[in-house]
Amino acid sequence: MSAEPSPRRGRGRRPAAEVRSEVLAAAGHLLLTEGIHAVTFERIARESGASKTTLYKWWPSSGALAAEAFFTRSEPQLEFPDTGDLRADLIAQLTSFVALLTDGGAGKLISELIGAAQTDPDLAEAWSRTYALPRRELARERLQAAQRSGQLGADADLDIIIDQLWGACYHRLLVLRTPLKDLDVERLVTCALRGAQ
Amino acid sequence: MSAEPSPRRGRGRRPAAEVRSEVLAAAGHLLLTEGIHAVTFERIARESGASKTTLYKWWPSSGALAAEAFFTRSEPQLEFPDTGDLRADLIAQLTSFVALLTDGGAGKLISELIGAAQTDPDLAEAWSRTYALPRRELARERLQAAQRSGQLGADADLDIIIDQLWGACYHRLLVLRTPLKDLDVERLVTCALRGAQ
Amino acid sequence: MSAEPSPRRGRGRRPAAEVRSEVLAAAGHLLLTEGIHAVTFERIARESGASKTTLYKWWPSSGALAAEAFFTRSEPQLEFPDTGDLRADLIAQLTSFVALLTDGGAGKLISELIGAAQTDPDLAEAWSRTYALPRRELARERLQAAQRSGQLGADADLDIIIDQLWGACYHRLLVLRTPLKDLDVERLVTCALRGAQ
Amino acid sequence: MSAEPSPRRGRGRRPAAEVRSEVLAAAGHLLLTEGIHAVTFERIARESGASKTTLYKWWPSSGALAAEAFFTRSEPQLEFPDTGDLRADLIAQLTSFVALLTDGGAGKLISELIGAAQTDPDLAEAWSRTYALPRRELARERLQAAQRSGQLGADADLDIIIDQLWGACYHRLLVLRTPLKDLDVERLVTCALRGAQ
DNA sequence: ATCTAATCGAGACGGTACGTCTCGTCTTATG
DNA sequence: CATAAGACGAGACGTACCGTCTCGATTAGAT
Repeated sequence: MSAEPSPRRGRGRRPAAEVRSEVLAAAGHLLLTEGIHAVTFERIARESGASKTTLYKWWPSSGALAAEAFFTRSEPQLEFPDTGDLRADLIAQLTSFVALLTDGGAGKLISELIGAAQTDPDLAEAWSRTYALPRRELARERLQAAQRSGQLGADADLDIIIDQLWGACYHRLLVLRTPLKDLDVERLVTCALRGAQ
Repeated sequence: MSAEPSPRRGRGRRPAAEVRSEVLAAAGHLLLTEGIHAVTFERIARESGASKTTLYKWWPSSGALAAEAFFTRSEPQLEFPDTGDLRADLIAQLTSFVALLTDGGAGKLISELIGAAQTDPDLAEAWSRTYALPRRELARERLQAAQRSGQLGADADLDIIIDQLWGACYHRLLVLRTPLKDLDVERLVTCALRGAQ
Repeated sequence: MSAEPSPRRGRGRRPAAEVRSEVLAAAGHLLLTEGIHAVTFERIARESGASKTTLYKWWPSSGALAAEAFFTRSEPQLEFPDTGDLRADLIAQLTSFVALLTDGGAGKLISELIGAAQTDPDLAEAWSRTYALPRRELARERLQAAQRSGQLGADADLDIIIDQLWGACYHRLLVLRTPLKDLDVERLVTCALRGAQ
Repeated sequence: MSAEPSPRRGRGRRPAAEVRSEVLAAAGHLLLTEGIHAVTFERIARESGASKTTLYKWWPSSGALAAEAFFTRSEPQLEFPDTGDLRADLIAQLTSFVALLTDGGAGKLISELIGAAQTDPDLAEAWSRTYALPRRELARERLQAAQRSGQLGADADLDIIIDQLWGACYHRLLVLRTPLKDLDVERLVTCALRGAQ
């Protein structure tokens, strides 16, 4: 009995789950080591042992595959803890987000993924559904809780707060391409909350 | 006096200016009608009459060519008028920016360009140098004038204001991909200025 | 049962045999009408409907492709009949060879192919294997039969006879580039046989 | 007064002779070190310091330039000494010819030149005029002298003798591409002279 | 000795082929 | 029948050379 899970048994059929995991592993490895331009159906097929036919059957575009590989690798933290102190919670969230983009080295990955999403509808859909929109929803729920507790005015525009906070980060990451570490997160949160009335 | 500027005299050399303008015209047309993925050296050469050699000599990447074609077509408005009323000026600027991204149809173009810039350093450089950084500088100057006139506190963080205002727009355009027309520009400006103290 | 062998069904795969025959037909046509310099992978792909990828997969160089197209077109006569009269057989062979080079119009083709073979190892190999060496072997066998029947001395150097006879033709064709029709084949054979002892 | 003949004085005009010799030197060097495919107008211009304009003005094709460079480098021995012994003289000539083609390393050069001549009329003309036809004429004169001295029959076909002797060598060099060192020159000459009556 | 006309270098230009890569579709053979 | 293997048409990549051309710098020959 072989310890090797996939002895590469030629042509025939293999369990779907096994194929999927090997495909995602190969795609993730390519994404991390060479960037999104290396994530092509061609190379993933070559390096995962799967056939192109299979890849085209399961993923609508190589970008969508890259996105799924990214989420499989680094399950993004989607919790938004509520310590009761809104300002502290926002600062904690944004600080860890900025840290992810800078220190974690995920900055390049995320900007490449968002960049590719601008011309790949399937990647865009996967990104919005799996990451961007859920994250905004969590933030919105935290802000709504703050409204209920009176830390935030009842008529504050929650979407504007979210756009201001995260948009400021993305602005530097994607548009200006200036270093994110210069961003003063505490002051940013202070301004946003003060402005929200 | 010859009315015909370019009688296409076969092989030899043509004036550089003439070639450049035809190349940029072809690239701009491709960019507008088919999107950035149609802007390849191959097609630009075919449709402009220029040779690939020439294109490679003058532009470092097809993305950089697309950027230059974009700026040549729609000379982006880089003025930032000062009427004395900061809030009105910011609203005017952001409103016309949002209108450009939505009604003008430039939204898709700009998001594709920024998207491609994430993996094309030459395009990124052209975009930052020609558009993003000058625009931020103009905004910063307007805010500094407001500080001098007392409409804005002397210790306000100008970069944060800019990141909040424009970042909010880009956040919806690039990351959330939600409709920009839902963005309440007046309220956004109000929040940002109030928050800046 | 479909009567139409090739309805050009777009992108996917086509039977290899069909592709091969169309490629060789296109290459042969180019070779005959425009010479060996027109036989490029680029043009063959364009005019046969095959893709360059396919051509590079099957043929090591455009010269090798040209050689195969040549042999497919004009299956060269490689028989060497034995009527019992060596002198008559050699004269018949050389006469038809010279006729092929002059009247047949194949002279230019063959000289171009041999010419290109001097810098294209793959073409050289194809030419030697398919044509030159088999032809020499047939001639050698005919001469050996003549040795057994006593028409040729047992210690005659067969390779020298062959080099003298065919070499004389190629000398005029390739090196001197003088008209081949001035060559007196009967006298050439007479001299060679008399000289061979 | 400078001892250096060509201090590369920028753009303007240079003495024709100086340019010519540098061009031929560069072409010869390319021909010897990289083969005839490296002899392009482009590279010769780059490496000789001459401009393409100048090259196109003086040489009809790159092949013709290669031929002239070849003849300039290795002034081919065109003498055909007459010691009074025809057989010895022919053996001497052919032996040195075969040695040139094999040991001298000129075999590859000469076969490449003759090969290129099959599709380059200018190279063919230069080759015939400068080398092939004069050489044949010298051989013919030597054979005529042999006829006068009675060593060769008066009605021998001199062209056939020449075609047989040199053609045998070229046959192996160009057509069969088999090693020339296996050729028994003495026996070849014996056969040719005996056959010539 | 001065001017003028020819000639050179440098290299841009449109064209074409190279050999490689990825794409998305398709066929075949294996299990 | 789902899979692996991979052939196929399409077309972009970046490079090399072709032959034609403009341009400015230089020199040689005529004044």
